[in-house]
Amino acid sequence: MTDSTKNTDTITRFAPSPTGHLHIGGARTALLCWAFARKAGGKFVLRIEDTDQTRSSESSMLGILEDLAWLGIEWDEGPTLEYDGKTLGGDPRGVGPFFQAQRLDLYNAHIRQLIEEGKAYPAFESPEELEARRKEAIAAKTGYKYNRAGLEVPLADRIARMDAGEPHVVRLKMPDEPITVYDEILGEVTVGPEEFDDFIIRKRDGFPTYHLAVVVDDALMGVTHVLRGQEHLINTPRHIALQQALGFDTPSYGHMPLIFNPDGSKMSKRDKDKLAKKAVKEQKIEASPMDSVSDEDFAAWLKDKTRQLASDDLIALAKVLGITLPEIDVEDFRAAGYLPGALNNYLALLGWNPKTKNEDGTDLEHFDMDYLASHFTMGGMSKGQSKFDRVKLLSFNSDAIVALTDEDFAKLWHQWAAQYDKPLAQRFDEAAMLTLAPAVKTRCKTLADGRGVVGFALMADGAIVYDGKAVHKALIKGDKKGLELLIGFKAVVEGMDDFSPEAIEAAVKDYAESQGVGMGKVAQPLRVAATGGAVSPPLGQTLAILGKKSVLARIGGCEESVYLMANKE
RNA sequence: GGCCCCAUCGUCUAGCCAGGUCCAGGACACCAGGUUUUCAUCCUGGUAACGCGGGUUCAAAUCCCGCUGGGGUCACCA
Repeated sequence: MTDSTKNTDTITRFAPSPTGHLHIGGARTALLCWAFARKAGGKFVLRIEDTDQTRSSESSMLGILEDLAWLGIEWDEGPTLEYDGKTLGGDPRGVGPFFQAQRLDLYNAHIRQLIEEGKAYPAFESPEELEARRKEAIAAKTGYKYNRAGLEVPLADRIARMDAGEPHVVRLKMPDEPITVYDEILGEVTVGPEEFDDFIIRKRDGFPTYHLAVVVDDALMGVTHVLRGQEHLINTPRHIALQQALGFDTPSYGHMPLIFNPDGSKMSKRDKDKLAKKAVKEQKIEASPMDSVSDEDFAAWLKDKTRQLASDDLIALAKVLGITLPEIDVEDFRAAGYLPGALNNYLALLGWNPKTKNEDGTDLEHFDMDYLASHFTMGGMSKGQSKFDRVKLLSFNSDAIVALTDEDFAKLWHQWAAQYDKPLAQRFDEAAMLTLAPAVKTRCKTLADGRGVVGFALMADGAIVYDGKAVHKALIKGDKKGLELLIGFKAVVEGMDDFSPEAIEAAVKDYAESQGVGMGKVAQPLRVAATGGAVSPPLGQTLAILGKKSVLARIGGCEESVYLMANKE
């Protein structure tokens, strides 16, 4: 066998099952596993748990790799991925492959060993038979437990029947004594033997179950520390029993608290589906509004709570409904314009605390990946479950955006738009976004919000809709009418050669002084004329981004609009 | 339901392990002011929590027990 278990370097792993997108909870697990390994100067391994043949897919796997890379959670060993000029993953120690479906021989060798040592045994009951017994037990209100009937068949017969190809599963003979988990986060947890039955380690289809695969792989890959969600706590005694049966060392465990929605419900991919169904019912939509989904399928989906729409269809539907789906997967947050740094920061802080003060006495909450990698400890983890607060995350993202240099902001914003908002990327190139940066940065909490800030510039000059209230207040009301000042300023614009934000600001200031009015008396009419409303970035930037021609056109359009309104009255 | 984990402002949390310096600190949100040509940013101030009941102790947010509440888990899923 291998001696990789003797490796004393710290090794952590993240082992997702490729059955969907990377969930935000999974991302936190990965992040903290990564941080723990970095802090210890060890290695972080990525392994793909694809033993469920019916649910695993390669596209899911690729998506997960991509999401991890985007977050900056770089794995040292595992499937390889080229990202941003770097190669992630690889197998320098020769402990791969990192796909469990490719490791069947390894699992089978260990299972065979257990059977021959009498520590595990084939069992031949059919799933239906067991299901029936389980139902009986539930009806009789007694707890169900496998009755070890498989053990009644003599060992030699069992092996002979198994080798002859008779359908069977393999079960581990659980020890008859309590098992204690020494958890780095929760402390000691002891569970009695009555809580466990002889669980299955190899399925009828010949694939190992999660329990067997995880124990064998962790041991063979030299994993020293297992950080995972608390839902696995009760599995740990099973894993310890398996390690003991196989003669493996038991790694250190740390079971992290789970993340929930603000209403206390479990954060799940279904949340998106649920919201969509609710909206469809509220809006009384009966026929499928999507080409890709037939009316029949749509009706069936609507009726069946357990049925879920494909991700792309859901996105299309949300657009039709005019609703925003809750972000659940890493990909959702990326599309919504979150920065990986802010997401990591928030995620790390949800359950972990650096317990450090800033110089001004406030708690340290904002930190980057380098900080995490050099300060993370399991002792800083809280034990209790926490709720995912999107508002606070939004605030973190907003802070991260403001902290960006204008150059970085323009770059990231343009990259984001190229992928998620093509019209925006076409209207503004990176250089234009750089001009916009100072104005947009403080006005958007996500990159996607940026569109709202510059929305006025995306409309055709003739398509501006003038807000009646704003027009009245800025242009019609008052002694010195805004409209007159606006028309007067038009001439100033016509004479301008330099149409930079600074030049515009200066021109507005001079003009206001010459007219003996405050800045606001000139600025607001201009703002309304240029954007249709009373709210926009600083005037210089607003006008500069439109350009002189467009500004003149809009002032003209505004005049007309005001006359029309006046005639109506 | 059995077993297991958990419990400080609305939310995330510091303080708890080594009881007094805590009529409980920070952040987000919220409210009120201020700066600003609009909005936003920014600045100042404010509201707001130790789940309940018993112990132990001179002294409990901190230690012990019970209750209540939340969560996990009881698959040939992971």
